[in-house]
Amino acid sequence: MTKVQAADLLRRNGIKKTRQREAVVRILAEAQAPLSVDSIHVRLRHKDDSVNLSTIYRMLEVLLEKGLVEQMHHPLGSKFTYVLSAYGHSHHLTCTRCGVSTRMDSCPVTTALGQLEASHNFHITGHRLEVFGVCAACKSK
Amino acid sequence: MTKVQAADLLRRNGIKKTRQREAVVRILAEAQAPLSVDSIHVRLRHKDDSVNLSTIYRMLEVLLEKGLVEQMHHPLGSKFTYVLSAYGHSHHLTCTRCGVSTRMDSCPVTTALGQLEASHNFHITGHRLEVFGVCAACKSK
DNA sequence: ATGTAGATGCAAATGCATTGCATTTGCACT
DNA sequence: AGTGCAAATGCAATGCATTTGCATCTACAT
Ligand SMILES: [Mn+2]
Ligand SMILES: [Mn+2]
Ligand SMILES: [Zn+2]
Ligand SMILES: [Zn+2]
Repeated sequence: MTKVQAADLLRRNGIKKTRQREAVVRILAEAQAPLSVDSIHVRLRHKDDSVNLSTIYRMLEVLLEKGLVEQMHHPLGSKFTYVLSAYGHSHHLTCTRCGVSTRMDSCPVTTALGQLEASHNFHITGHRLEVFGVCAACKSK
Repeated sequence: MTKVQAADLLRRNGIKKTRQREAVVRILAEAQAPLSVDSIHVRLRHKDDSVNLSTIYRMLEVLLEKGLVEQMHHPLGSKFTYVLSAYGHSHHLTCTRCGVSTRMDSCPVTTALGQLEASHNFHITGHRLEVFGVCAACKSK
């Protein structure tokens, strides 16, 4: 995602444009998996485009309210992680050996949940699914 | 679960039996939903069978290693919660209004994941699913 | 009954996330 | 372009959940 595209995303959603916010959005856009606040922080430093940790937290709070990111727990550790929801609702396969997450292309529960809804007299508004296992790379060791 | 049943569970799994451990196991057994460490602590105090917080944390670590409890994140807040896995693999519907969780009787993803496994060259060993929505009680308000 | 490995309680430490406050900055309006 | 002000930022302090070090106690094998 270019600087311009990032700036557009912000403006379209009525979020004031700053160097820090552009930078964070671009990191999220480049990522292929959910990122922790800390790893966003590290990636920014590495790019010499450093942003204070609090600022990142506050920025993600804003993106969350606007529905622009999805927040989830890291399946192993105990941090929150974030993905641009522009990428759409998604789930991940997480390797319990190496910790790497890869995105699944589809959601394996949507249909099943439809049925569930009726039987439980519960209005379903969302769900989270995480799948664990051993990735191809770790299997071959 | 009686004191004796709790003691049995511990002995069968080679876990040294103490007043504290019996008490924690019994609380988990009585619970109909995942409990946070803190809520276990509170319930124990209320029963005049108080156990130190660290002890509860350490005990759950042991139960986790032995596979006797499942650990998950509280779907809303940011604490871990625990359920006896004697109750079997399970998922919960969580109300985003009142926070109450109710157990689903079956797992809506097992079959779907079987197919997934082949297509991703990923050996699946487990999964977590949380479903959100509005419960019957909150709907009628 | 005794010895010992392991369990407990308490306090301090850690890790992640949030908040208060002084300063800076974006941006709407001249 | 210049000005004003609300909102954003950095930094330090704080909050809350969880973990750890250590002295003491206890279960249980012998
Ligand atoms: Mn889904
Ligand atoms: Mn399941
Ligand atoms: Zn792996
Ligand atoms: Zn409810």
